[in-house]
Amino acid sequence: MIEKIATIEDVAEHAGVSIATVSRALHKPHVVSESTREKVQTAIAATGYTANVMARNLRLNRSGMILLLVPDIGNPFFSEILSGIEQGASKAGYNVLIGDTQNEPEREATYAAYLRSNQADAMILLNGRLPAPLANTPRGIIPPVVIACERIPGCNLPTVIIDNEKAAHSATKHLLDLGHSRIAHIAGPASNILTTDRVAGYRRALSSSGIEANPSLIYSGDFSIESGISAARALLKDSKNRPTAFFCSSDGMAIGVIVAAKELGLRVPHDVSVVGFDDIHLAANYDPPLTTVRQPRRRLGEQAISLLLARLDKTGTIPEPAENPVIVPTELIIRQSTGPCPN
Amino acid sequence: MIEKIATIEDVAEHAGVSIATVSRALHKPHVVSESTREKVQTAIAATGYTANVMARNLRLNRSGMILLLVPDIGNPFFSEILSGIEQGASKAGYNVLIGDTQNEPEREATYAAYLRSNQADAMILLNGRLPAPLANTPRGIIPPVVIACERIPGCNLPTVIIDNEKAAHSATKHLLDLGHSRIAHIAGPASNILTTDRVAGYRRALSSSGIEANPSLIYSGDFSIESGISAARALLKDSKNRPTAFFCSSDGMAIGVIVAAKELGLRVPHDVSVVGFDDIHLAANYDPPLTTVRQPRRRLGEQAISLLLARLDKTGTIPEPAENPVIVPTELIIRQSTGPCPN
DNA sequence: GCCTCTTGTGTAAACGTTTTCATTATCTAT
DNA sequence: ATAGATAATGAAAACGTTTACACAAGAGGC
Repeated sequence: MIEKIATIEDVAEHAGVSIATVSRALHKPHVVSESTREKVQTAIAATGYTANVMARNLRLNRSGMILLLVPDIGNPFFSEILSGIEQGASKAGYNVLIGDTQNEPEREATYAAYLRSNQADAMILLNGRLPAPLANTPRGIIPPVVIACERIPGCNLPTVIIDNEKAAHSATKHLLDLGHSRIAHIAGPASNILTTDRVAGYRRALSSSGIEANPSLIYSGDFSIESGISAARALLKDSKNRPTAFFCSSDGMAIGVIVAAKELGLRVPHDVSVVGFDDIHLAANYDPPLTTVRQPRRRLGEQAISLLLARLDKTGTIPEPAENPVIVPTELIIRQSTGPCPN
Repeated sequence: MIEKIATIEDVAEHAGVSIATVSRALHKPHVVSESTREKVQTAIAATGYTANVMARNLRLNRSGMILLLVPDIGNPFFSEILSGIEQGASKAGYNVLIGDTQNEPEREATYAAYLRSNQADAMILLNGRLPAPLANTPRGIIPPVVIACERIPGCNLPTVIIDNEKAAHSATKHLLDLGHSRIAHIAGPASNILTTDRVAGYRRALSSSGIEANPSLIYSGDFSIESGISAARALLKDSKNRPTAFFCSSDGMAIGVIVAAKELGLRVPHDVSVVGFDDIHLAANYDPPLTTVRQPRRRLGEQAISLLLARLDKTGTIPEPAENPVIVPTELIIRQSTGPCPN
C-alpha cells in the first residue's frame, strides 16, 4: 500500500484516453471534445493528480521563478519592498526566490548562475552590484534583470530608484529654511552609491545658500542606530562649535543622534534639529516624531516587478529605452524633530 | 550566431566521451579515470557548461526548495526569523521559496500543493495554521513540514516555539514585584493562539499574587502601534482607577502605550510602567528604553530549519518523537520603562 | 459518390539529466 | 595460459511533461 503519486499516465489510463489528450484537456480545453474533457476531469479527481511542475518546466524550458538578490534579508528595510515584489510576481504566476547575498560577491555569483542553469527566469537586484557572471554578458543580449534601490553606474539595465540627490537636497533645504547653518550630515558607508548621491544633494543645498560644506561636519555611519549615536557624541562634544542640525542618511542614525543629544541634556528640536531618511514605521511615533524623507518602499518593489514583467512579456523584442531609470518620488515628511535654529 | 546554451551533450562531444561519463566526472569523480576527468574539465570550461538544474531535479525527483509560508512578508518581525532559516537552508544546499499567504486560506492551500507537485521538498509554517491539503494527509505518513512561531493545537508535527505562557508570566511577575497591582494587558488578536497563551500567563501571575484578573483591564490589539495608542487612551482616560502598569503583547503596542501616556502628561516609568514583547531593534533606544521579553527570532529560524533538515535526512525512517515542541528560551530584558508603583 | 475541410485523438519525439546494465580491457592468481 | 576479478566506459532507459505530426471519421460542397 505504498503511496504513489499519480502521474498524467495514471489519469490517462483511468479516463481511457492518451496522455496527450489529458495534457490538452488541461491546457487547451477548446480543442478537446466536451465528453472527453469530462472524463478527464473525473479521472483527475479520482486519482488526485497534480502535475509535476518540474517535468513541465523542463519541457517548457522555464522555471516560473524570479530570483531576488538582497544584501541582507534580516534587514527590515527590505521587507516592504519584498512585499511589493512578491505581490506583483504572484499575480503574474511567478514565484519569488530569495537570494541572501550577505554582500559577498561569491554568493552573488552563485545566485546569478541560477539564470543560466534555468533555476530562475529573471532576477531583481537590490544589492547595488552587478554579479560577476552578468558583467560579461555578450553585448546585444539583454539579460532579464532589473535593478532596484541602488543604481549601478555605467549599467543601463532597467532600473527603478529614488532621486537621492534631490531628496537629500530638500531635506537639507528644510533645515536651511529654518535658519540653521551649521548642519551636520551623517552619511552611509562611503562605498555606497547612495552615500555619494546624498552627500551631493546636501552639498548643493548648502552651497546654493552660500555656505561652504565643512568636511568635519560629515560623518560616515553604517545606517545603524549605534553609528548615529557615536557620530553625534563626537560632533556634539565640542559645545562651542556644535552643529545645530543633523541630516541623517537613515532613520536609525537619526534616532541615534536624538539618543545622544538627550544623553547630553540637549532638547530636540529646541537645541538641535534632526532629519532622518526612509520614514520607517516607528518614525512617526518616536519622541519626538521624526522629520524624515519618506521612501515609498512598496512602490519601489511594485515598479521593479512590473518593469521586469514587461521585459519578460516581450522577449525577443528589443525593449525601447523608455525612461530609464524610473524614479519613484520621495516626500519630505515634516514632524517635530526639526525646528528653528536656536538664538 | 544565436546564443545556444551548452548541454551535457556538447560537453561530451567536445571531450570525446559519452554523456554518462561527463555526468560521472561531475558527481562521482572517483569512478572515472584521471585522464578523462581532465578532458571533461577542459570541455566544460570550453563550452561554458552549466548543468540544467531542472532536468537534474526531474531525474532525481527533488526540487532543492524549501517553502516558507509567512502570513505577511512585509512585516519586519519575520525578517530575522527568515534570515536564520535562509542561512541554514543555504548551507545545506537548499533554496528558500517564500510564500506570502496574506492570511488567506486559499493561498495557503495553493502553496501547500507545491509539496505534491514537486515544486518544494519541504515546508516551514510560520502562519499558525495547517493548510487544508495538509490536514487530510493519510495517517502514518508524516509530511516534511515544520511548524514555527505559532504552535498548532492538535497537530504533532515537529514544532519550534517559545513558551508564551511562561514569558507572559515572567513579564507580569516583574510588574507585580515592583508593587503594581492594577496591571493592564494589551493582548493580540483574539483569534491568535499566542494571545490565549499570553493571557493565561498574565492571569496565572496575577492569581498567584492573590489578585483576580479584571476583565476590563484586558484589551485586544493587533500588535500595531496604533492599536496600543487607542487601547491606552481608553484605559488611562479614567484618572481614578487607571492602571499603573501595562503588559503589552508586542513592542509596537508598548510604544503606543507610551505615546498615549506622554500625550496625557504621564511620565514613564514614574507614573506608569510598560512592558513590551519581542525586543525589536528599536526597543533599546526608545525613550525610555523598553523593558520587554526578548524573543530570539534568529534562533527560532535556525532551530526550525535544523529540525527540518534532520527530518529530510532520515526520510523513510520513522522519526523518534524527541522533545516536541522544541522550546527556545525567552529572556525578560529590564530597561527603563518599568519602575516601582507610584505612592 | 468523391474530394476537401474540420474535428478529435493517438503516437512518438523531445526537454537534459542520472543511473542501471552490459561491454571491453587490464590485472591477478592459479 | 586461463579463469576470474577489477576498472573504465558507453548504450539506453527513465523521470513526467508538451507538442508536432499523422491519422481517422464525419461534414459539407460539387
